[in-house]
Amino acid sequence: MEELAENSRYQSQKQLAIRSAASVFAEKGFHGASTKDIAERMGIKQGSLYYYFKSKEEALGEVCLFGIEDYVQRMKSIASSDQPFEAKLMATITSHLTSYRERNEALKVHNDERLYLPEDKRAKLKALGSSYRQQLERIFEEGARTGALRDTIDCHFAAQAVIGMCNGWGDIIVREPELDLFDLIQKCTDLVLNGFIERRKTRRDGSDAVEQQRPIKSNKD
Amino acid sequence: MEELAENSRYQSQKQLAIRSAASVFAEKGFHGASTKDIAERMGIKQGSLYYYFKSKEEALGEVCLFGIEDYVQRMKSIASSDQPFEAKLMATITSHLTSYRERNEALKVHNDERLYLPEDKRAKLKALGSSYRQQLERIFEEGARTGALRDTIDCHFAAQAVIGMCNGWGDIIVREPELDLFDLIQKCTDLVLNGFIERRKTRRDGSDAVEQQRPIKSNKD
DNA sequence: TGTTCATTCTATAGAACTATAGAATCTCTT
DNA sequence: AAGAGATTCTATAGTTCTATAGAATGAACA
Repeated sequence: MEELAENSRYQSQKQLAIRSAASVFAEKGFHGASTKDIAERMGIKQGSLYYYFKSKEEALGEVCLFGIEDYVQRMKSIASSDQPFEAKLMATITSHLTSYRERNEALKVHNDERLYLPEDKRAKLKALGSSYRQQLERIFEEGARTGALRDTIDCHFAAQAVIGMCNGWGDIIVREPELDLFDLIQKCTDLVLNGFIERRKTRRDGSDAVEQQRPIKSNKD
Repeated sequence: MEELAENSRYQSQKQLAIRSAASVFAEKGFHGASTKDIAERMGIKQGSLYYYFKSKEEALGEVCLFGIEDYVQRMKSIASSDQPFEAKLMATITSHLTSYRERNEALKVHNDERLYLPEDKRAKLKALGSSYRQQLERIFEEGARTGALRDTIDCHFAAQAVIGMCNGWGDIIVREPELDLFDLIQKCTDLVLNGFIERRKTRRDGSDAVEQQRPIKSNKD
């Protein structure tokens, strides 16, 4: 028997199965997708899919985990880095938005479909999501402590707002592959830091690297 | 025969059917919900539901329309009012967030499930959604023109960001009925206007009505 | 009270879908 | 080349669901 290599046939087919499931779930939703759809997308027959998943529900669980796990991992390394607040914020937004491109729709599936998992299968996802939010909250708390942010800020609100805004863009990113992520990241960061209001002086350090705004081109809704 | 009164039995039962469908679709998703679920929630048998809807898909269409139509209507009256920019922005956010409370989950269904409608049935929703976004864009354009906002602002980005953020909160509002909407509206408006960053002087007119921030209490995810 | 139309019910055809069992095929290793 | 184990296939039991047809009940009114 082959050693437990990461690239045994089983491992690579399993990975393909997860990505195929992510793609189909993202397109049709958990209940709208059939195991036949998933199997077809990965090039095998419906019954064979059960060699990789005990059930359709388990497939959803693995897709959600795949979608969120390294996204949380990246947050951990951002939060524990010693960058200043503004850099951490931009890194967070960058990480969040680029995940929608890289993770093959699995993060979107996590956001939209995870509630269809039974409570016990959702526990781990819940823990990961909470951990993400809490670390982002702590980044804001630190920002307020060091004077980068107003000290009246509600850090729970701030974290939820940033996550919500990024998820909103995530839907659009998945639907519009041509969208300029770099530009979007700049604008989101700028919004969270400065808002849209006119002001005399921009930043205490005088930098205005995040200040330009130009239209995003887009046709679809 | 009864005149076409708005409160004929048919009309009120139809309204109940739409609300029941909204509730079930919000909870289980379009494909996860069965016509039996919907009928049971409104207190009739599965087959009887077809007296009110030609198909399950048509039910989804009507729920989505119900969810979005007066929300767009309210935007129209906000946009055409002669309030200053900041008041319009807050009115928009207020209208958006309170819709999640009032419309009995139908707006959430519109957001999450409308893509499962066929192209032709989605056309009207698309037009309404675009109209909403465009009017919000024009509010931002006006704000930039009158000097309330930086004139470098990307109004398409701004509109999408506000809509996305409100939708993100919408998910939470639907799940957490005890959440303090008034507080949330203030904080969202403040974020969009001012961002989170520390600054010396807050607003040109010196007012700081939208400045306080206190924690939102919340237990669920 | 009997008639008419509106509303709801029962029953079911027909389709789709999940999950399992066991056979077939493929890929190593020896 | 044969054997062993891994992977995929075929076939299907059993369930659930949508939509329709026709019967039954309810409400308004002549």
